[in-house]
Amino acid sequence: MTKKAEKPAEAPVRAADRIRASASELFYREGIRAVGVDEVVDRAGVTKPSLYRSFASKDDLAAAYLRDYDLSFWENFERPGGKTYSNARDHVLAYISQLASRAVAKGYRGCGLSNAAVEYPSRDNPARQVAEAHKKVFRKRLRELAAGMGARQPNVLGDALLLLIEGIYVTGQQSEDGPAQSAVAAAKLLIDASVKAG
Amino acid sequence: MTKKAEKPAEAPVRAADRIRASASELFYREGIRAVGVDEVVDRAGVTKPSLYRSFASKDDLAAAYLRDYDLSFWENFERPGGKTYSNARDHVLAYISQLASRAVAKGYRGCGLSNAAVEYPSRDNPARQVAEAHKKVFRKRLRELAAGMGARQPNVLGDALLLLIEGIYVTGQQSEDGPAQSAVAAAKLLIDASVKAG
DNA sequence: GCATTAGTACGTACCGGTCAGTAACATTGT
DNA sequence: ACAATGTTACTGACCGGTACGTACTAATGC
Repeated sequence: MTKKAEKPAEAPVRAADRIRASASELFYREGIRAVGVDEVVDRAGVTKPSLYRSFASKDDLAAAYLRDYDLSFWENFERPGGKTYSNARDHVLAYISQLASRAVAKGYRGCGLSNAAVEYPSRDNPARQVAEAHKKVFRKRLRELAAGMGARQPNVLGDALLLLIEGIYVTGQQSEDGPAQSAVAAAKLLIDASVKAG
Repeated sequence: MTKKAEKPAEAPVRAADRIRASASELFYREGIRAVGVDEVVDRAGVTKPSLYRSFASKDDLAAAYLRDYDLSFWENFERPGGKTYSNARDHVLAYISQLASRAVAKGYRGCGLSNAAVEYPSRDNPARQVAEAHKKVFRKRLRELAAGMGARQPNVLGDALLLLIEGIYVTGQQSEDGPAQSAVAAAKLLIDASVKAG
Protein backbone atom coordinates (compact mmCIF):
# COMPACT_ATOMS: atom_id res chain seq x y z
CA MET A 1 0.00 0.00 0.00
CA THR A 2 1.18 3.49 -0.74
CA LYS A 3 1.06 5.72 2.24
CA LYS A 4 -1.11 8.78 2.14
CA ALA A 5 0.22 11.98 0.59
CA GLU A 6 0.19 15.25 2.49
CA LYS A 7 -3.22 16.31 1.25
CA PRO A 8 -4.41 13.39 -0.84
CA ALA A 9 -6.36 13.53 -4.06
CA GLU A 10 -9.54 11.97 -2.74
CA ALA A 11 -10.57 14.94 -0.65
CA PRO A 12 -13.25 14.36 1.95
CA VAL A 13 -15.34 17.25 0.54
CA ARG A 14 -15.96 19.45 3.48
CA ALA A 15 -19.52 20.16 4.58
CA ALA A 16 -18.89 23.88 4.08
CA ASP A 17 -18.02 23.30 0.42
CA ARG A 18 -21.09 21.20 -0.19
CA ILE A 19 -23.16 23.95 1.39
CA ARG A 20 -21.57 26.64 -0.78
CA ALA A 21 -22.30 24.62 -3.90
CA SER A 22 -25.85 23.86 -2.89
CA ALA A 23 -26.53 27.45 -1.87
CA SER A 24 -25.11 28.77 -5.14
CA GLU A 25 -27.38 26.60 -7.19
CA LEU A 26 -30.53 27.24 -5.17
CA PHE A 27 -30.02 30.94 -4.50
CA TYR A 28 -29.30 31.62 -8.14
CA ARG A 29 -32.17 29.62 -9.53
CA GLU A 30 -34.91 30.48 -7.04
CA GLY A 31 -33.68 33.62 -5.35
CA ILE A 32 -32.19 34.03 -1.90
CA ARG A 33 -35.34 34.92 0.02
CA ALA A 34 -37.24 32.07 -1.60
CA VAL A 35 -34.83 29.42 -0.32
CA GLY A 36 -34.71 28.36 3.31
CA VAL A 37 -31.60 27.14 5.05
CA ASP A 38 -33.21 23.72 5.48
CA GLU A 39 -33.48 23.34 1.74
CA VAL A 40 -29.85 24.33 1.35
CA VAL A 41 -28.55 21.78 3.83
CA ASP A 42 -30.87 19.04 2.59
CA ARG A 43 -29.60 19.41 -0.94
CA ALA A 44 -26.04 19.53 0.33
CA GLY A 45 -26.63 16.30 2.24
CA VAL A 46 -25.53 17.85 5.51
CA THR A 47 -27.25 19.33 8.55
CA LYS A 48 -28.01 22.80 9.75
CA PRO A 49 -25.39 23.11 12.47
CA SER A 50 -22.76 22.44 9.82
CA LEU A 51 -24.02 25.49 8.02
CA TYR A 52 -23.81 27.66 11.10
CA ARG A 53 -20.31 26.47 11.94
CA SER A 54 -19.04 27.89 8.68
CA PHE A 55 -21.38 30.82 8.23
CA ALA A 56 -22.56 33.24 10.85
CA SER A 57 -26.04 33.58 9.38
CA LYS A 58 -28.07 33.08 6.26
CA ASP A 59 -27.13 36.60 5.20
CA ASP A 60 -23.51 35.63 5.59
CA LEU A 61 -24.03 32.55 3.44
CA ALA A 62 -25.74 34.70 0.83
CA ALA A 63 -22.76 37.04 0.82
CA ALA A 64 -20.42 34.07 0.37
CA TYR A 65 -22.54 32.86 -2.54
CA LEU A 66 -22.21 36.26 -4.18
CA ARG A 67 -18.46 36.37 -3.62
CA ASP A 68 -18.20 33.02 -5.40
CA TYR A 69 -20.46 34.37 -8.11
CA ASP A 70 -18.30 37.46 -8.50
CA LEU A 71 -15.24 35.29 -8.93
CA SER A 72 -16.66 33.14 -11.68
CA PHE A 73 -18.19 36.21 -13.29
CA TRP A 74 -14.78 37.74 -13.81
CA GLU A 75 -13.34 34.50 -15.10
CA ASN A 76 -16.00 34.50 -17.74
CA PHE A 77 -15.94 38.21 -18.47
CA GLU A 78 -12.20 38.45 -18.99
CA ARG A 79 -12.12 35.37 -21.20
CA PRO A 80 -15.52 35.20 -22.91
CA GLY A 81 -15.97 31.84 -24.58
CA GLY A 82 -12.59 30.79 -23.20
CA LYS A 83 -10.70 33.11 -25.52
CA THR A 84 -8.47 36.06 -24.67
CA TYR A 85 -8.92 39.36 -26.46
CA SER A 86 -6.47 42.17 -26.91
CA ASN A 87 -8.92 44.35 -28.82
CA ALA A 88 -11.39 46.03 -26.48
CA ARG A 89 -14.20 46.17 -29.01
CA ASP A 90 -13.88 42.50 -29.86
CA HIS A 91 -13.66 41.67 -26.19
CA VAL A 92 -16.87 43.43 -25.21
CA LEU A 93 -18.76 42.20 -28.24
CA ALA A 94 -17.67 38.63 -27.55
CA TYR A 95 -18.93 38.90 -23.99
CA ILE A 96 -22.24 40.39 -25.04
CA SER A 97 -22.70 37.86 -27.80
CA GLN A 98 -22.10 34.96 -25.48
CA LEU A 99 -24.31 36.51 -22.82
CA ALA A 100 -27.12 37.21 -25.24
CA SER A 101 -27.33 33.64 -26.41
CA ARG A 102 -27.50 32.43 -22.83
CA ALA A 103 -30.12 35.07 -22.04
CA VAL A 104 -32.60 33.88 -24.65
CA ALA A 105 -32.27 30.27 -23.52
CA LYS A 106 -34.84 28.65 -21.29
CA GLY A 107 -34.34 28.94 -17.55
CA TYR A 108 -31.97 31.88 -17.70
CA ARG A 109 -32.02 33.75 -14.43
CA GLY A 110 -29.93 36.85 -15.06
CA CYS A 111 -27.12 38.15 -12.89
CA GLY A 112 -27.06 36.77 -9.37
CA LEU A 113 -25.57 40.01 -8.10
CA SER A 114 -28.15 42.28 -9.69
CA ASN A 115 -30.92 39.97 -8.53
CA ALA A 116 -29.62 40.10 -4.97
CA ALA A 117 -29.66 43.89 -5.04
CA VAL A 118 -33.31 43.72 -6.07
CA GLU A 119 -34.12 41.28 -3.29
CA TYR A 120 -32.32 43.32 -0.65
CA PRO A 121 -32.90 47.05 -1.04
CA SER A 122 -31.43 47.86 2.35
CA ARG A 123 -27.90 49.15 2.06
CA ASP A 124 -26.63 47.46 5.19
CA ASN A 125 -27.43 43.96 4.00
CA PRO A 126 -24.21 41.95 3.56
CA ALA A 127 -25.33 40.39 0.29
CA ARG A 128 -26.23 43.74 -1.19
CA GLN A 129 -22.89 45.16 -0.17
CA VAL A 130 -21.11 42.48 -2.19
CA ALA A 131 -23.35 43.24 -5.13
CA GLU A 132 -22.80 46.99 -4.93
CA ALA A 133 -19.05 46.60 -4.69
CA HIS A 134 -19.05 44.30 -7.70
CA LYS A 135 -21.10 46.67 -9.82
CA LYS A 136 -18.80 49.54 -9.00
CA VAL A 137 -15.82 47.57 -10.28
CA PHE A 138 -17.71 46.36 -13.31
CA ARG A 139 -18.64 49.89 -14.26
CA LYS A 140 -15.03 51.01 -13.96
CA ARG A 141 -13.86 48.10 -16.11
CA LEU A 142 -16.35 48.90 -18.86
CA ARG A 143 -15.32 52.55 -18.90
CA GLU A 144 -11.73 51.35 -19.18
CA LEU A 145 -12.61 49.15 -22.14
CA ALA A 146 -14.55 51.97 -23.73
CA ALA A 147 -11.45 54.14 -23.47
CA GLY A 148 -9.51 51.31 -25.08
CA MET A 149 -11.87 51.49 -28.04
CA GLY A 150 -11.01 55.13 -28.55
CA ALA A 151 -14.42 56.47 -27.66
CA ARG A 152 -14.80 60.23 -27.66
CA GLN A 153 -16.57 60.02 -24.30
CA PRO A 154 -15.39 56.75 -22.77
CA ASN A 155 -17.45 57.19 -19.63
CA VAL A 156 -20.63 57.61 -21.65
CA LEU A 157 -19.91 54.59 -23.79
CA GLY A 158 -18.89 52.51 -20.79
CA ASP A 159 -22.11 53.42 -18.99
CA ALA A 160 -24.17 52.80 -22.10
CA LEU A 161 -22.70 49.32 -22.42
CA LEU A 162 -23.39 48.70 -18.76
CA LEU A 163 -27.02 49.72 -19.17
CA LEU A 164 -27.31 47.43 -22.16
CA ILE A 165 -25.76 44.49 -20.34
CA GLU A 166 -27.91 44.95 -17.25
CA GLY A 167 -30.85 45.14 -19.60
CA ILE A 168 -29.89 41.75 -20.99
CA TYR A 169 -29.63 40.29 -17.50
CA VAL A 170 -33.06 41.39 -16.44
CA THR A 171 -35.04 40.91 -19.66
CA GLY A 172 -33.41 37.53 -20.21
CA GLN A 173 -35.23 36.17 -17.21
CA GLN A 174 -38.57 37.72 -18.14
CA SER A 175 -39.07 35.80 -21.34
CA GLU A 176 -37.31 33.58 -23.76
CA ASP A 177 -37.15 35.07 -27.20
CA GLY A 178 -36.62 38.48 -25.59
CA PRO A 179 -34.90 41.69 -26.68
CA ALA A 180 -31.47 40.27 -25.87
CA GLN A 181 -31.52 38.98 -29.43
CA SER A 182 -30.80 42.50 -30.60
CA ALA A 183 -28.12 43.19 -28.04
CA VAL A 184 -25.08 42.60 -30.22
CA ALA A 185 -26.45 44.79 -32.99
CA ALA A 186 -27.25 47.49 -30.47
CA ALA A 187 -23.79 47.32 -28.94
CA LYS A 188 -22.15 47.64 -32.35
CA LEU A 189 -24.29 50.64 -33.15
CA LEU A 190 -23.43 52.23 -29.84
CA ILE A 191 -19.70 51.57 -30.09
CA ASP A 192 -19.33 52.68 -33.67
CA ALA A 193 -21.31 55.85 -33.08
CA SER A 194 -19.14 56.62 -30.06
CA VAL A 195 -15.85 56.01 -31.78
CA LYS A 196 -16.36 57.49 -35.21
CA ALA A 197 -14.84 60.88 -35.75
CA GLY A 198 -17.49 63.47 -35.12
CA MET B 1 -77.42 70.00 5.34
CA THR B 2 -76.93 69.20 1.68
CA LYS B 3 -77.64 65.65 0.90
CA LYS B 4 -74.81 63.56 -0.49
CA ALA B 5 -74.21 63.33 -4.21
CA GLU B 6 -74.12 60.02 -6.06
CA LYS B 7 -70.44 59.44 -5.46
CA PRO B 8 -69.51 62.20 -3.07
CA ALA B 9 -66.14 63.90 -2.74
CA GLU B 10 -65.45 62.65 0.75
CA ALA B 11 -65.43 59.02 -0.17
CA PRO B 12 -65.60 56.51 2.66
CA VAL B 13 -62.30 55.05 1.45
CA ARG B 14 -62.96 51.38 1.27
CA ALA B 15 -60.73 49.04 3.26
CA ALA B 16 -59.75 47.33 0.01
CA ASP B 17 -58.49 50.63 -1.37
CA ARG B 18 -56.51 51.44 1.72
CA ILE B 19 -54.96 47.99 1.48
CA ARG B 20 -54.10 48.47 -2.19
CA ALA B 21 -52.41 51.77 -1.42
CA SER B 22 -50.51 50.40 1.53
CA ALA B 23 -49.45 47.30 -0.38
CA SER B 24 -48.29 49.36 -3.34
CA GLU B 25 -46.07 51.51 -1.20
CA LEU B 26 -44.59 48.68 0.83
CA PHE B 27 -44.22 46.13 -1.96
CA TYR B 28 -42.53 48.66 -4.19
CA ARG B 29 -40.15 50.00 -1.59
CA GLU B 30 -39.15 46.82 0.20
CA GLY B 31 -40.07 44.05 -2.21
CA ILE B 32 -43.02 41.70 -2.09
CA ARG B 33 -41.41 38.80 -0.30
CA ALA B 34 -39.94 41.12 2.31
CA VAL B 35 -43.31 42.46 3.40
CA GLY B 36 -45.77 40.45 5.46
CA VAL B 37 -49.52 40.81 5.27
CA ASP B 38 -49.62 42.06 8.84
CA GLU B 39 -47.42 44.97 7.93
CA VAL B 40 -49.67 45.76 4.98
CA VAL B 41 -52.85 45.86 7.05
CA ASP B 42 -51.21 47.73 9.93
CA ARG B 43 -50.08 50.50 7.62
CA ALA B 44 -53.49 50.57 5.97
CA GLY B 45 -55.13 50.95 9.37
CA VAL B 46 -57.34 47.92 8.77
CA THR B 47 -57.35 44.31 9.87
CA LYS B 48 -56.36 41.08 8.27
CA PRO B 49 -59.83 39.70 7.58
CA SER B 50 -60.52 42.81 5.53
CA LEU B 51 -57.58 41.91 3.34
CA TYR B 52 -58.82 38.39 2.79
CA ARG B 53 -62.35 39.59 2.05
CA SER B 54 -61.04 41.48 -0.97
CA PHE B 55 -58.07 39.35 -2.01
CA ALA B 56 -57.87 35.60 -2.20
CA SER B 57 -54.25 35.44 -1.07
CA LYS B 58 -51.07 37.44 -0.71
CA ASP B 59 -50.13 36.41 -4.24
CA ASP B 60 -53.43 37.80 -5.42
CA LEU B 61 -52.77 41.08 -3.62
CA ALA B 62 -49.33 41.22 -5.20
CA ALA B 63 -50.89 40.75 -8.63
CA ALA B 64 -53.35 43.56 -7.89
CA TYR B 65 -50.47 45.79 -6.86
CA LEU B 66 -48.76 45.11 -10.17
CA ARG B 67 -51.91 45.78 -12.15
CA ASP B 68 -52.16 49.15 -10.44
CA TYR B 69 -48.49 49.70 -11.14
CA ASP B 70 -48.99 48.84 -14.80
CA LEU B 71 -51.77 51.39 -15.04
CA SER B 72 -49.81 54.28 -13.62
CA PHE B 73 -46.80 53.21 -15.64
CA TRP B 74 -48.66 53.74 -18.86
CA GLU B 75 -50.06 57.06 -17.72
CA ASN B 76 -46.53 58.23 -17.16
CA PHE B 77 -45.03 56.62 -20.22
CA GLU B 78 -47.54 58.02 -22.69
CA ARG B 79 -47.33 61.50 -21.21
CA PRO B 80 -43.81 61.83 -19.82
CA GLY B 81 -43.55 64.93 -17.66
CA GLY B 82 -47.25 65.55 -18.24
CA LYS B 83 -46.71 66.50 -21.86
CA THR B 84 -47.99 64.82 -25.00
CA TYR B 85 -45.63 64.07 -27.88
CA SER B 86 -46.41 63.52 -31.50
CA ASN B 87 -42.80 62.92 -32.46
CA ALA B 88 -41.68 59.42 -31.49
CA ARG B 89 -38.06 60.37 -30.94
CA ASP B 90 -38.96 63.27 -28.67
CA HIS B 91 -41.43 61.07 -26.86
CA VAL B 92 -38.96 58.31 -26.04
CA LEU B 93 -36.19 60.73 -25.16
CA ALA B 94 -38.51 62.63 -22.84
CA TYR B 95 -39.44 59.43 -21.07
CA ILE B 96 -35.84 58.33 -20.71
CA SER B 97 -34.73 61.75 -19.57
CA GLN B 98 -37.38 61.89 -16.90
CA LEU B 99 -36.68 58.32 -15.86
CA ALA B 100 -32.93 58.86 -15.72
CA SER B 101 -33.21 61.76 -13.33
CA ARG B 102 -35.45 59.75 -11.04
CA ALA B 103 -33.06 56.80 -11.29
CA VAL B 104 -30.05 58.67 -9.96
CA ALA B 105 -32.03 60.06 -7.04
CA LYS B 106 -31.80 58.55 -3.58
CA GLY B 107 -34.18 55.76 -2.73
CA TYR B 108 -35.03 54.86 -6.32
CA ARG B 109 -36.25 51.29 -6.51
CA GLY B 110 -36.56 50.57 -10.22
CA CYS B 111 -39.54 49.04 -11.97
CA GLY B 112 -41.97 47.24 -9.71
CA LEU B 113 -42.83 44.84 -12.49
CA SER B 114 -39.26 43.91 -13.32
CA ASN B 115 -38.47 43.55 -9.64
CA ALA B 116 -41.43 41.22 -9.18
CA ALA B 117 -40.19 39.02 -12.02
CA VAL B 118 -36.86 38.78 -10.23
CA GLU B 119 -38.54 37.89 -6.96
CA TYR B 120 -40.76 35.25 -8.53
CA PRO B 121 -38.97 33.17 -11.15
CA SER B 122 -41.71 30.60 -11.33
CA ARG B 123 -43.87 31.13 -14.37
CA ASP B 124 -47.12 30.18 -12.69
CA ASN B 125 -46.93 32.87 -10.05
CA PRO B 126 -49.78 35.38 -10.50
CA ALA B 127 -47.58 38.41 -9.89
CA ARG B 128 -45.03 37.27 -12.43
CA GLN B 129 -47.74 36.69 -14.99
CA VAL B 130 -48.81 40.32 -14.71
CA ALA B 131 -45.20 41.40 -15.08
CA GLU B 132 -44.59 39.22 -18.12
CA ALA B 133 -47.72 40.41 -19.84
CA HIS B 134 -46.78 44.02 -19.21
CA LYS B 135 -43.27 43.57 -20.60
CA LYS B 136 -44.61 41.99 -23.72
CA VAL B 137 -46.81 45.01 -24.38
CA PHE B 138 -44.05 47.43 -23.50
CA ARG B 139 -41.72 45.78 -25.97
CA LYS B 140 -44.31 46.01 -28.71
CA ARG B 141 -44.91 49.67 -27.94
CA LEU B 142 -41.21 50.50 -28.15
CA ARG B 143 -40.86 48.72 -31.46
CA GLU B 144 -43.83 50.73 -32.68
CA LEU B 145 -42.21 53.97 -31.61
CA ALA B 146 -38.93 52.91 -33.21
CA ALA B 147 -40.81 52.39 -36.44
CA GLY B 148 -42.28 55.84 -36.00
CA MET B 149 -38.76 57.25 -35.88
CA GLY B 150 -38.02 55.76 -39.25
CA ALA B 151 -35.47 53.24 -38.05
CA ARG B 152 -34.05 50.92 -40.66
CA GLN B 153 -34.60 48.00 -38.31
CA PRO B 154 -37.37 49.12 -35.96
CA ASN B 155 -37.38 45.87 -34.01
CA VAL B 156 -33.68 46.16 -33.29
CA LEU B 157 -33.98 49.77 -32.20
CA GLY B 158 -37.05 49.05 -30.13
CA ASP B 159 -35.32 46.20 -28.38
CA ALA B 160 -32.19 48.26 -27.89
CA LEU B 161 -34.21 50.98 -26.22
CA LEU B 162 -35.91 48.40 -24.04
CA LEU B 163 -32.56 46.99 -22.93
CA LEU B 164 -31.38 50.49 -22.14
CA ILE B 165 -34.50 51.32 -20.15
CA GLU B 166 -34.41 48.08 -18.19
CA GLY B 167 -30.77 48.83 -17.53
CA ILE B 168 -31.78 52.16 -16.02
CA TYR B 169 -34.37 50.47 -13.81
CA VAL B 170 -31.97 47.99 -12.36
CA THR B 171 -28.81 50.07 -12.06
CA GLY B 172 -30.78 52.97 -10.63
CA GLN B 173 -31.47 50.97 -7.52
CA GLN B 174 -27.90 49.72 -7.16
CA SER B 175 -26.32 53.09 -6.60
CA GLU B 176 -27.02 56.76 -6.80
CA ASP B 177 -24.75 58.49 -9.23
CA GLY B 178 -25.02 55.45 -11.48
CA PRO B 179 -24.76 54.90 -15.23
CA ALA B 180 -28.29 56.20 -15.80
CA GLN B 181 -26.66 59.61 -16.09
CA SER B 182 -25.49 58.63 -19.54
CA ALA B 183 -28.79 57.14 -20.63
CA VAL B 184 -30.10 60.05 -22.67
CA ALA B 185 -26.83 60.43 -24.53
CA ALA B 186 -26.78 56.70 -25.19
CA ALA B 187 -30.36 56.72 -26.44
CA LYS B 188 -29.64 59.57 -28.84
CA LEU B 189 -26.59 57.77 -30.17
CA LEU B 190 -28.63 54.63 -30.65
CA ILE B 191 -31.56 56.32 -32.31
CA ASP B 192 -29.53 58.48 -34.66
CA ALA B 193 -27.34 55.57 -35.71
CA SER B 194 -30.47 53.51 -36.41
CA VAL B 195 -32.24 56.17 -38.40
CA LYS B 196 -29.48 57.70 -40.46
CA ALA B 197 -29.31 56.59 -44.04
CA GLY B 198 -26.89 53.71 -44.32
C1' DG C 1 1.71 -0.80 23.66
C1' DC C 2 -2.20 1.11 25.26
C1' DA C 3 -5.21 4.20 27.67
C1' DT C 4 -6.15 9.11 28.06
C1' DT C 5 -6.94 13.41 26.29
C1' DA C 6 -7.95 17.05 22.98
C1' DG C 7 -9.64 18.57 18.80
C1' DT C 8 -12.38 18.25 14.87
C1' DA C 9 -16.28 17.39 12.15
C1' DC C 10 -20.66 16.17 12.22
C1' DG C 11 -25.75 14.83 13.54
C1' DT C 12 -30.28 14.80 16.68
C1' DA C 13 -33.57 17.33 18.54
C1' DC C 14 -35.36 21.33 19.69
C1' DC C 15 -36.32 26.57 20.41
C1' DG C 16 -39.01 30.89 19.94
C1' DG C 17 -40.79 33.63 16.48
C1' DT C 18 -43.14 34.73 12.27
C1' DC C 19 -45.63 33.52 8.33
C1' DA C 20 -50.14 33.27 5.54
C1' DG C 21 -54.64 32.34 6.33
C1' DT C 22 -59.25 31.48 8.98
C1' DA C 23 -63.29 31.00 12.25
C1' DA C 24 -66.68 33.19 15.07
C1' DC C 25 -68.61 37.04 16.57
C1' DA C 26 -69.36 42.13 17.58
C1' DT C 27 -70.01 46.78 15.77
C1' DT C 28 -71.09 50.32 12.79
C1' DG C 29 -73.55 53.18 9.29
C1' DT C 30 -77.38 53.86 6.19
C1' DA D 1 -82.17 44.69 7.27
C1' DC D 2 -77.93 44.27 5.57
C1' DA D 3 -73.53 45.11 4.08
C1' DA D 4 -68.98 46.42 5.31
C1' DT D 5 -65.76 46.46 8.71
C1' DG D 6 -63.50 45.57 13.22
C1' DT D 7 -62.10 42.25 17.20
C1' DT D 8 -60.06 38.41 18.96
C1' DA D 9 -58.04 34.35 18.84
C1' DC D 10 -56.36 30.71 16.62
C1' DT D 11 -53.95 27.24 13.27
C1' DG D 12 -50.25 24.66 11.14
C1' DA D 13 -46.32 25.30 8.58
C1' DC D 14 -42.04 27.16 8.20
C1' DC D 15 -38.34 30.19 9.46
C1' DG D 16 -33.48 31.17 11.15
C1' DG D 17 -30.78 29.66 14.77
C1' DT D 18 -28.84 26.73 18.80
C1' DA D 19 -27.82 23.48 22.91
C1' DC D 20 -26.02 19.32 23.21
C1' DG D 21 -24.43 14.68 22.18
C1' DT D 22 -21.36 11.66 19.19
C1' DA D 23 -18.01 9.49 16.04
C1' DC D 24 -13.46 9.64 14.52
C1' DT D 25 -8.49 10.94 14.55
C1' DA D 26 -4.15 12.49 16.33
C1' DA D 27 -1.25 13.46 19.81
C1' DT D 28 0.18 12.54 24.59
C1' DG D 29 1.61 10.12 28.94
C1' DC D 30 3.45 6.28 31.16
